[in-house]
Amino acid sequence: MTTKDRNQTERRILEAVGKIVEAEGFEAAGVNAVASVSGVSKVLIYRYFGSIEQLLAKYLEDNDFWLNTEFPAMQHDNVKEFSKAVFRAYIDMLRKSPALRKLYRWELTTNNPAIAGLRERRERTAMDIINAVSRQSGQDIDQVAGISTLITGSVSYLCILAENCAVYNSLEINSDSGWEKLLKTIDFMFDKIFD
Amino acid sequence: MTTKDRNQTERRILEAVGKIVEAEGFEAAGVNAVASVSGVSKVLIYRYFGSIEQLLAKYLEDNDFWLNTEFPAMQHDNVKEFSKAVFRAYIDMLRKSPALRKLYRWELTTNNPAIAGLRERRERTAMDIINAVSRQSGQDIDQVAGISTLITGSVSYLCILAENCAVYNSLEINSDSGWEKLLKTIDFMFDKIFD
DNA sequence: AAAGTATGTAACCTGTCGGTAACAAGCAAA
DNA sequence: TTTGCTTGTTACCGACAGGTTACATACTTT
Repeated sequence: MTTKDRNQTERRILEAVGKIVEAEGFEAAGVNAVASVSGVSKVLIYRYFGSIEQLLAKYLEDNDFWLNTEFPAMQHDNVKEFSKAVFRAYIDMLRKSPALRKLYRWELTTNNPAIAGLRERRERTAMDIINAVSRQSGQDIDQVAGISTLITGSVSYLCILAENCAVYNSLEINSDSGWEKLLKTIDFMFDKIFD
Repeated sequence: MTTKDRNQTERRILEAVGKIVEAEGFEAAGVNAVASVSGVSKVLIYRYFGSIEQLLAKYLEDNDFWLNTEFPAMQHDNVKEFSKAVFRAYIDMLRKSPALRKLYRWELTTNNPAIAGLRERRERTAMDIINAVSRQSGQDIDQVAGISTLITGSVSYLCILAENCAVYNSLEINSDSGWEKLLKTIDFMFDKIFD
């Protein structure tokens, strides 16, 4: 880079992180890889971001990695539909975003301050929804949390797995048709539970 | 090793793989690590096993990584209890075995012949059970597969996650109490579904 | 114009990885 | 005893990782 423009350089570096993360995951986003993909000397990575950890933290911060989806207001009489919509959105989000899948995968093998922060935020957001659903539906909160955990947990797992594996319990987790089947099961469950 | 005993050496190497896998996972089981933990020259790893891939394949083969649990025979009138028992066993298995958790984690980031083989076997075993439950209960097979996927998927996810994270949706996934809550939810679900 | 500072690069250092070559020591068969 | 095979070790190789030093080039301020 002959152009002397710090802002642009920082942007290039962050974009390179994005490319690497989406293609190969956070594990592959090392100094040398980021330097070569961005076409910027690695010295500048240290100079402008301090370390790889801080660079990745900045990347996570920039790409607001959490439910920013808008939901319909929950009323006493639409708890069931609201719940279905939440999980539908969760599935869409994960299936659409390679970076998010890579983040969830990384989280399973790593523990650092940035990840801990994301976990706390996720925990708060999720528990807000779970609390609201419990209040509106009259269901025991542990039960609601349990159901929610079964769904988001397996969805997270399957979305990560799908990058290396096409079928799980006969479900085609790589194709829309497989996920429609799973959505039907989730709807079925809610119909049985919220009677 | 001054004792010249090929069998013993091979055993030492495989034991070292086990130690490393349980403590740090398959990703950490490289030639150098195995050599230093086993106290054996790495040359012998190549000589006796060919490559790391083959060594790990042998390790997987030796440690029969799949449901060897015995279940009560399923009858028409105990499908519900049978199902609960299957998932209870699945949870116990994963929670007890660090190596199995590491295998499931490794599976999310890797694709190789050994893993593909394990997946096929798991798929067959799981579908056998799902088919049987569907037949005995009269439930649609996609529905049974879906429910099964929700449970085993989230259990797999949570067991892996628990090594780095204590709480998920207010559930203490590191302690028995958290898992008892989840088991209660699973039982609740089956009670609602198999009416 | 001169001095100082921000931005950039090339080259190098140390450590570790997977992998191999060369050699030493034991054992077994001729 | 000598020949040959198995089992073992040491030392090395090239590739690449993270990280730093030293230096060149441009822009700003006085």
